[in-house]
Amino acid sequence: MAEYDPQIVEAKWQKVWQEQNAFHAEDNDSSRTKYYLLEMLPYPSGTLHMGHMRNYTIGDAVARYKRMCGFNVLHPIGWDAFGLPAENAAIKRGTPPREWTNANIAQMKSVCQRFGFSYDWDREISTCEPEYYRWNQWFFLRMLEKGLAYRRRSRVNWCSQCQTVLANEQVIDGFCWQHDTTPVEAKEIEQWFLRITQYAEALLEGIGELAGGWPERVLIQQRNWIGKSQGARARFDVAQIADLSLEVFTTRIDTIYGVSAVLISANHPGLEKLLEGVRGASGMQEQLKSMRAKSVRAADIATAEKEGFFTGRFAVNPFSGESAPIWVANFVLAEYGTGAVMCVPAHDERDFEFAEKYHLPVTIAIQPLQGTPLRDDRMNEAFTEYGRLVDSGPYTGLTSEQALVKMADDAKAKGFGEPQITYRLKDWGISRQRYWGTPIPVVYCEKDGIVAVPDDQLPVRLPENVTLTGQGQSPLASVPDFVNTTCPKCGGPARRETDTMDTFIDSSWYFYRYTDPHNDRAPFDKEKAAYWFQIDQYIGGVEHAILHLIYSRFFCKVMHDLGLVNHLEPVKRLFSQGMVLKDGAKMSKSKGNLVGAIEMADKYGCDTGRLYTLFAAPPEKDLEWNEQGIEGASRFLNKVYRLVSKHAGSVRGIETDLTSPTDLASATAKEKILIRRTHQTLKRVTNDFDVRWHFNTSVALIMELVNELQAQEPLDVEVSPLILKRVLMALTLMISPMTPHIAEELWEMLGFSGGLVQQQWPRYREDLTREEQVEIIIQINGRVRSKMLVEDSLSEDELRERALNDPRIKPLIDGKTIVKVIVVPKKLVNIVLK
RNA sequence: GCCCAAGUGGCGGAAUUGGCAGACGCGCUAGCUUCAGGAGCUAGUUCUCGCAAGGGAGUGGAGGUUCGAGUCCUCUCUUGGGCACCA
Repeated sequence: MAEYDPQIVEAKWQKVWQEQNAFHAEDNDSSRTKYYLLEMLPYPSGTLHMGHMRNYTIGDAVARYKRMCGFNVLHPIGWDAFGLPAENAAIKRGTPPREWTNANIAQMKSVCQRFGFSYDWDREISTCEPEYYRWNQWFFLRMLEKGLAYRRRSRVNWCSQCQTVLANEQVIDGFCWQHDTTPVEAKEIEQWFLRITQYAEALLEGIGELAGGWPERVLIQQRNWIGKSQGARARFDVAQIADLSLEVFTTRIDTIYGVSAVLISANHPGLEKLLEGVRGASGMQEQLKSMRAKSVRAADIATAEKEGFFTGRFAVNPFSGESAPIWVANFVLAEYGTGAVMCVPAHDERDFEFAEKYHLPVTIAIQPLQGTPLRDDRMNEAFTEYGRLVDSGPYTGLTSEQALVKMADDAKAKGFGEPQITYRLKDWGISRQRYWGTPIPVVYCEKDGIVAVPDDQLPVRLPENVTLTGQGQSPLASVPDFVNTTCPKCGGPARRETDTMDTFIDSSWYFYRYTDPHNDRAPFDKEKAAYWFQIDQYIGGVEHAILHLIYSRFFCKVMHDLGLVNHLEPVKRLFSQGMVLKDGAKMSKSKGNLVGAIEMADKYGCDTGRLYTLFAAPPEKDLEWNEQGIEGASRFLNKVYRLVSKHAGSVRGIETDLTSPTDLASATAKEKILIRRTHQTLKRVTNDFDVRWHFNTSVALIMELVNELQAQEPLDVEVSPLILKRVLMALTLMISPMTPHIAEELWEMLGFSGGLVQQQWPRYREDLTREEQVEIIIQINGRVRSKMLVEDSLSEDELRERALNDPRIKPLIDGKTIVKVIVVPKKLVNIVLK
């Protein structure tokens, strides 16, 4: 008997699949229901690590299962090929980004093929190819036309040593990654933005449509990210400056009688005017400079020690008429709300902390509805809940809920404010001062200003052979051939935009390109996209819960408004797969904790690797990687191989298929066990694939079936070859989505030719899953005291009677008072004693 | 700091709708078998008291709801992810 050699088996079947082009998806196949299954496109870092492996194994198992269920499955892959790492590699090693990237793609593609992932390689895309990125440019131009793309000044991380812009990742504890003694500064430059905020409400509404198909946690995170808040704007006039006022946004206008100060951002546009003529203003400029120069990362700002200074100016509280000092505070964001907030220490935690540090008064404006009233000399934390207003002029006595409405309305009536909805979502800054990305297709003409590159001149090609230093301005600015051009409008001299686009643009619409990957007249054909969309199932890491998935949804809505698609959400169902951790942290190149898939393939074979990945944990759960359990997967496949090859000789000649009827009545006892176990396993594995997506339990169930088969050896006694063949067929088909190579081999051993990719998923029969008897547990006061085997059909009364007369139960309840007896049919009887 | 998750044996995990906690696998222990391979087979393996039968405890921690809680509620601790220029 031949031993199972995964390397030989896997190479053999991969060749067959390749020759058959087995996984090509046909457009507009009207005979079958389409199923678009997609895993998030990888960044070609060069190593296909266990995080990818897990993602693709899950996807592939589902793709193969769906094909077996009769769907026309689109299962594509491509490469998110632009981005920072290629540029870093170029700086470090001098390898041109394209060369580095393409070598990585080739490497990772070969690993994907080696693992037998059933992709339609005819549809492979790479975002760094002009054929792809010209459509990024095309989309940008459409957005420019619609006023969705615009330019404004905005802050970036700046290293004064490198004289260059740093990505957040390149900022380590506030210092440049290359110069760990140079603190990163913030610098304001002109940048391109996409007006995603215009779609804030639509993005929020769409969440309703996604409920049910997307994980709840992702939707919650997106809703919070968009951060709609119903609040009010109120204008505080600045004392002594007639034409200057500060607008604050607050969600707690009910607390306004507790204002101790007005806090404004160091980047507030009115600051300059505010400080004019103030004594000591020059000293303040120093402080402002240092506050403005801090890192622009939100997490850094939020965790920084609260700092501020008094501007010397006062503002008038429009409700109370009292004056409040105006402070600059580092935790007030210029980008959110109005860039100014009212400081109410008694009812806001951050304000309380700020007031403690700078000894601002704490004035109570809200008292709790119940419990001990607050005293302003006894507060050691803010009271942030709703309550009843006190010392609030005409509003005293109202509840917070009442006051929120009335005060906002009054502000509007009196002309110093109004109710307002604000979103936390900010416009999407897409300019990158980098080389390896999509050139932004505009030119700057002295005469005509900003001029869009016309469609027929796309793509604006990224020049090759550019020397990257990691220093100074955008690398493209030092390529004269690129920069110097003519204005499409007037024909005069013009300069090209030298910034490139955020790579999130590439990944915001790539899944449409798969439906029509070679189209050179449009990003995709509308008909083709209409056939395949929406994506039936998207699978990817939970770390993409917000950014990628919000940008994609935004793009879809813009495309809808451009008339390119007729749906509003690109992804019907999302599966958020858990991360693969190593040493307690996400496996990623930047953390240097990668474990490659190829090593595992060499050592154990790909099917073993696939099986173990699925078996190790349910797919939504984070998985700390170690290879401790992989032997188990390897042993199991060997066991199955031995089992099938042992019996192949006696069953391979038998003609049968799984749809022919099975007669339980004439079966032997052994056959009954095997038939029932097989159908029970089929039922639960089908449920795992269709509903639960818990492949770890599928594997466990199939292992149990194999154990049962072994326990029933010898299988050529009291088991007809026909029954045995059917059991082995079902077993082979069940493992095939997870371990496709060995399954093909076993299928062939069972006497079939033509491969099993086209085979149908086996159906279970409910009547064949049922056992004749069920086990009922008997509890006393919730503790198991006995068990009994009874007929399935027993009534509640009969169950109660039998339980009370159970020989182990009787002595325990003798002489005690039975309070009640709870009977759960087919499960348990619980006797409650006093 | 803010938002979102997750915590069950020595380890990965199971318990699908509130109903036997620890399926399946790894590891370990003992035995068998084989001629030495990272093989196969059998039995055992949460902790604890006990020779045993059997009892008690137990799902990060503290409370609560319930006949019954890993599962529901409140608080809390720890770990992981995201925080807009890593992708």
